[in-house]
Amino acid sequence: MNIEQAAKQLEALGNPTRLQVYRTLVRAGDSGLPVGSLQEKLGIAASTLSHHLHRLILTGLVTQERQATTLICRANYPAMDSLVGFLVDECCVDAPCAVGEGEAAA
Amino acid sequence: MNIEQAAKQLEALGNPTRLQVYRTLVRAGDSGLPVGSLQEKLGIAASTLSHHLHRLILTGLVTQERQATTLICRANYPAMDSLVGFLVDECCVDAPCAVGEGEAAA
DNA sequence: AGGCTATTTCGACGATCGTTGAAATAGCCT
DNA sequence: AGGCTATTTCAACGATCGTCGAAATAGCCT
Repeated sequence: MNIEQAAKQLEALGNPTRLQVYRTLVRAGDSGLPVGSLQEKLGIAASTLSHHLHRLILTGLVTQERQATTLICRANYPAMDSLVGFLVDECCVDAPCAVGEGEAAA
Repeated sequence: MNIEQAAKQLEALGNPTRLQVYRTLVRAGDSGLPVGSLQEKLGIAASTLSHHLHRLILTGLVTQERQATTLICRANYPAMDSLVGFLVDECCVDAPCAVGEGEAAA
């Protein structure tokens, strides 16, 4: 995980609408959610949702799988995991802090 | 931590320059770093840095303390901690994943 | 007070974002 | 083939961003 990639993912999550989309997907778990359901749940224009979804997919945070005419969206857990890892990564290289208590600097 | 706040913080970290600033501060640890040193390290205009720093401070990710004429900047670890917590929070409410293995849903 | 250094504020610029409705496309079903 | 639903692409818009240099301010020191 380089800094450019991390910044792109953070930027992708840094929009309220997109963060909501992402969280909804996270909650939905492995079964995922069709674009249409997502749209209903969030109450935004289909084109807007499609746009945001596209960005989320570009950064690797979300994946899609076709099932007939509907597209199932899923949160990409490992991607988030490694993003969080990056955030905590260099934490406290020479100072104590609450987060990395011995695992980050190991 | 609400979604608006989280989005603001993620957006703040979602700019390569700002993420670099933040990470530099994280590495610097509790002793922090003066604005000037930060500027030298990153090689950007002072006004640009000041602007980014301001955004980071507004979201609560960074704090400043005055020491005579120089301003010491510090990463706010607890803030990052709670942001990461938010990200992992609702993870896998009804599906298994690698990240939250029993702590998030507790 | 006067000067000096550190930092911020101001003003500007092109670039990107976020949103939408309308139109185009994808893929099923009869 | 023809129609139907799901989703994306297009075109557009005002709004915000990221960057900079120049000018203003903050606070110390003599």
